[in-house]
Amino acid sequence: MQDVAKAAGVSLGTVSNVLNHPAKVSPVTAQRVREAIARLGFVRNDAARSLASGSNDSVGMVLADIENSLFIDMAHGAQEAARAAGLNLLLANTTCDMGLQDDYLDVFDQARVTGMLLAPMEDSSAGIARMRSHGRQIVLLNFSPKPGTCCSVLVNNEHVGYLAARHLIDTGRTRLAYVVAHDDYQPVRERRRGVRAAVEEAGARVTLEEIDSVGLTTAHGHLVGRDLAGRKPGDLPDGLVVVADELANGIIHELHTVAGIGVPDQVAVVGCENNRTAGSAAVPLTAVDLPGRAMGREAMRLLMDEVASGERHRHATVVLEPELIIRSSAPR
Amino acid sequence: MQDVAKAAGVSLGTVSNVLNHPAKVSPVTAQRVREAIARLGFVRNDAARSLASGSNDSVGMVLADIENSLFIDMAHGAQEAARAAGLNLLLANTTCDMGLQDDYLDVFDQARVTGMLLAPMEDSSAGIARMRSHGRQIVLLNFSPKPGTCCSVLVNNEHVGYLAARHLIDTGRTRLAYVVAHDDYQPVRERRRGVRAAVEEAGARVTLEEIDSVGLTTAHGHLVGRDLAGRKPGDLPDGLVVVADELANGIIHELHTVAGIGVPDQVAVVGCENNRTAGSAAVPLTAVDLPGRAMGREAMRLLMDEVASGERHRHATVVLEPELIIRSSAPR
DNA sequence: CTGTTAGCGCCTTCAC
DNA sequence: GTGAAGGCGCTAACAG
Repeated sequence: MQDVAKAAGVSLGTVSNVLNHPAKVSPVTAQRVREAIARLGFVRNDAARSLASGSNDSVGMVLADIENSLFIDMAHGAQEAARAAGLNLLLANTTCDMGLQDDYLDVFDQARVTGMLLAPMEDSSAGIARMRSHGRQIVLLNFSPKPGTCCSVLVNNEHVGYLAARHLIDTGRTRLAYVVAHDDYQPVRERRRGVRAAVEEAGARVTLEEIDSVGLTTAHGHLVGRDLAGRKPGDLPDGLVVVADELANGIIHELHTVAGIGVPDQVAVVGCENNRTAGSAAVPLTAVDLPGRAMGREAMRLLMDEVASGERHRHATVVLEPELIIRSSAPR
Repeated sequence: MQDVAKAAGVSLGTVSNVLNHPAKVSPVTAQRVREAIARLGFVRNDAARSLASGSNDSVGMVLADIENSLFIDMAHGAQEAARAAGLNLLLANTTCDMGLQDDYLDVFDQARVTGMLLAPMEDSSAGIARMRSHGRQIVLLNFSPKPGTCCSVLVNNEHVGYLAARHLIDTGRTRLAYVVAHDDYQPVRERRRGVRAAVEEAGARVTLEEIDSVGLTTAHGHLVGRDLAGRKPGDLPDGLVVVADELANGIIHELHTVAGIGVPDQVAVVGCENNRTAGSAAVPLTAVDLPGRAMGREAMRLLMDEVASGERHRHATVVLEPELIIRSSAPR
């Protein structure tokens, strides 16, 4: 920076000013400085900058599974909001590894980022507490925090289950099943409540069973589908609420394509995520859409609010509503 | 850090040593210091650290399209390799926006990262030159650099086209079409060469036409499919090499599901990416797989090699081979 | 509006 | 092993 100052024939402070407070510098001087910067290929050292200023214009986002389009949508939304606020969004992917997640939280903590966004798969109270004890702001996405520990943005997962089941009931299905696994995963339990609520609301004419799919992948879906296909016709559910889209696609494949059990004719299927793949499956999947993008935006907004209000900030939880997307696997 | 030193009853330098050169400190002292760190919740300021030491243990990866599973795979591969080397991989997504891409290059440049990985969609020579002129190491992924400007990891895209066309020819197809758009996109042109090579190799019995799909989305595929479905039977190609998987899925949907033109019976279709969605489509897509993970790993290796060898480094290009994955849309 | 100066928090010689 | 001192590159007062 000294070199730039010399080259432009000004003092070091002036160079700093054209970089950080352009209004304080006369246009011609500023221009001269900018030219010198360009000519010398000067790049301001951000480490020194944030050390001296104590501020930092990036926010870190830690994502449990970049493979999942919900998380990608959240990243998009957060990025939009960050850019609008003049901040850079840095991403880190943990592939559902809590050790890696902790490492990345620490990386961003050490980097003294302006704030952090965390979209985990499991309970991350420990990491959140650690960040907060260091005074670092963090907002949680898609996971309920311990009450009062941080801001969060959630989707109304109970309503996800409700919408899915309700759609099946409204279209005449009476023998429902909730296909599910990973009860340790928060949304899974919440969606169950919604499914049950819809079934109870419908009265005795509608029954509900629960099918354990063990896992959430397409392969697990194949297993469930095969199992279902082996049942006596009378024992077959006529409507499936499937907790994850991939799982649903697997089931449909086995049922419809392999075993010839018509979807949606004999069995209607509703997914609970509306992943990117939902629409292009063998039988396009009716699914409840999770508003990832809006979640990312809201999280960023909450974070900036927290950063701005300092001491007198109160944690908030924003709950966004899901929306049913009707496709062929469970038509209108 | 001063506080930690006081709490542990040692000097500041000792604390620094337990953090950076544990071997230089007696085990008991080190332990005492570590306890103090934990007790006080001390977090080392990375800005100060990299300012003082001049080093930095993160590498930045700039991705053009996090939506595309190839890029996600590259990120995975790079992350594995980075972790193995004790480095943190920071991700940035540009959504194919060159302005954003330049911004992120600058962000990482200013952060003085150890190195950068760039997977762009368009020619990025300017940005690369800028980074290199600042002495920052950068390796390019999935895009040929101007010769001698940086290291790069590519896939043999000509062979991608060749494998696709060759598979169709080997399974008896004789009227091929290459469905394509975005000729400005490097891989698109290279794949064409491979397709042509395979067709020429087969002699006069195999013909090739080219179909312009205008864009690469599912919607564009629908248009192409409709067009094709409207042709007289004799004019219909019996084998399609489609430059992008989404596009292929769109075509198949329109052909097979809507117009009742059997895939693969009447028309076989091969995709050129093997995206995450390829296997779960209406008709599971035969596609040429791009080895994203290995590309990410290789890129990281190249980067570290460059960082290690300093002055006497020579740029290298690693070309990875694609592999045909056979599914129903063009069976064996 | 410009130039000067005192740190930001840590790392790294260097004597002890 | 340990502790004291100088400096990394920049920002934010402050005095001209």
